[in-house]
Amino acid sequence: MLSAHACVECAVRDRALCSALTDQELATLNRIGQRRTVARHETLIWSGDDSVICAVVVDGILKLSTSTSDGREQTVGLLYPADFVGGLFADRAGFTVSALTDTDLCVFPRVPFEAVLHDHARMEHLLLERTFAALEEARGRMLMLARRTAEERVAGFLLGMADRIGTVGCRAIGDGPVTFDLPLTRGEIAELLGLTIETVSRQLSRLKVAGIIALPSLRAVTIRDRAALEGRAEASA
Amino acid sequence: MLSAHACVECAVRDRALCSALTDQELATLNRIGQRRTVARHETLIWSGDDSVICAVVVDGILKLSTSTSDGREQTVGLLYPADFVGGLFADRAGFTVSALTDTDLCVFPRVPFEAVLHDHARMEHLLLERTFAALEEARGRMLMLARRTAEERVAGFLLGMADRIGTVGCRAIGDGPVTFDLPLTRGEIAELLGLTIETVSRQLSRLKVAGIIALPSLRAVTIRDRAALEGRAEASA
DNA sequence: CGTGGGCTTGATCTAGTTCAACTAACGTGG
DNA sequence: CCACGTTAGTTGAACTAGATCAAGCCCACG
Repeated sequence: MLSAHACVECAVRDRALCSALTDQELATLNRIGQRRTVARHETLIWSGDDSVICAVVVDGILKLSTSTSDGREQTVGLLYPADFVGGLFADRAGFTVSALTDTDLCVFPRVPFEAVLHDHARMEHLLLERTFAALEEARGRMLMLARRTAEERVAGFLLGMADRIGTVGCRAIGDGPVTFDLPLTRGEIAELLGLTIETVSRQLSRLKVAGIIALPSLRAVTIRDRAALEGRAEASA
Repeated sequence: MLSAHACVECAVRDRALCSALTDQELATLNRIGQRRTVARHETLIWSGDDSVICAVVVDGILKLSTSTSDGREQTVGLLYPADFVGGLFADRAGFTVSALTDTDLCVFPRVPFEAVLHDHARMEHLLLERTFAALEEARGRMLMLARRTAEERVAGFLLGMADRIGTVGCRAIGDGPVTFDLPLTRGEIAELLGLTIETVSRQLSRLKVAGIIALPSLRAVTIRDRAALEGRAEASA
């Protein structure tokens, strides 16, 4: 069980599902919830297992993935702070959830969580909104996987990452170079973009040679020319 | 507005969202809903337009699609009777919705529909369940688009279609040959599977030559050896 | 009959994979 | 503090699944 104060100082208190609840109501959730840390590379939920838990990301990044029976793997989504984790209303987990970085979560047993949801229409409504957004995102990813070239995928990925995490020190907008550390290895990027490690590496090299990005260290990326990168991401007609 | 009797004889009354409502409550929806037919190839919603309507499929099949700025297209989902159509809580439509077959719909103006939803928790709950299912389906499709071979995609597609529409006269299970008409052209199949027309055609020919399927007419397919087709759909390790 | 859309089939091309070597960074224990 | 093994990343050469380009085919419909 969570301590009564846990949520007051929670980083995502006002962005996650729980923002639908008053401090009073939150007590109900606290009674069934548990704080937990998942270390990088650890797996929280295995695809095919009984769906016994769900969670909310407090800090860190998770990946959602599936694979074919002969082991080809694909990451089907990333989960960031305030995102909801897990399936509801189904007895088996459809996807594997594992940590890309050390991640803090609020974990709930699924069935009791569904009950809380049932009793709090506003929370259920918020979850519906988020699920719609996730569906839209997934469908956009389908276009990427089916029709975009390797260059477009890598460029688009960098832009997305820059928007997500490159703005922490927020160099505002404009074209000033932005630097950030990728939370994913080349292999993880490849799995997300539906490519191979080699192709991701080659595309990054090409962008570097073209002067559009710099790669100051293995994990860091500097976007030197955002407009050009946008051009590569959407290699227009 | 719909006639008071419209729903009583509705084919999807007990499977669609409205199954969450009593006949009484349905009156509210009827007041804002309209029956409408969309002819094959007609488009109900254009991606990027204001999101003014949503709908429930009563009969027929719709496709959901997007495209890149230079015109590469991808179908991201099919909608069957009882499925919910359209986005909610967003002002612009994210995808184009068009008819693969002549389709009957119950169309609602979006904002009033959201209001009804808001007042009927059970209906909102049902929509949440369906949206979760749609999300899971979309993610499965991502694996297909990113990692499956052309043969696996076509074989899997035929199996899915057979389950959907080949079971109308229901030859039960077993391996008796099943015949059905594809509601999609080769081009539409290609757009759905992330392939080209030629590749789809060639894969169908290969399956025919292998004796796994027959193609009695342009649109009809006979599955002669389901087990073999399943083998091709999941070309294991 | 002829015309056109949907389909098939063949020949060629290419983006991205695969296989293979090599290099850079990192941490561990001597 | 440095050798050393390990893991992540890069780069090159060869290969291939599927795309692209290009005829033809087949039936439906005027």
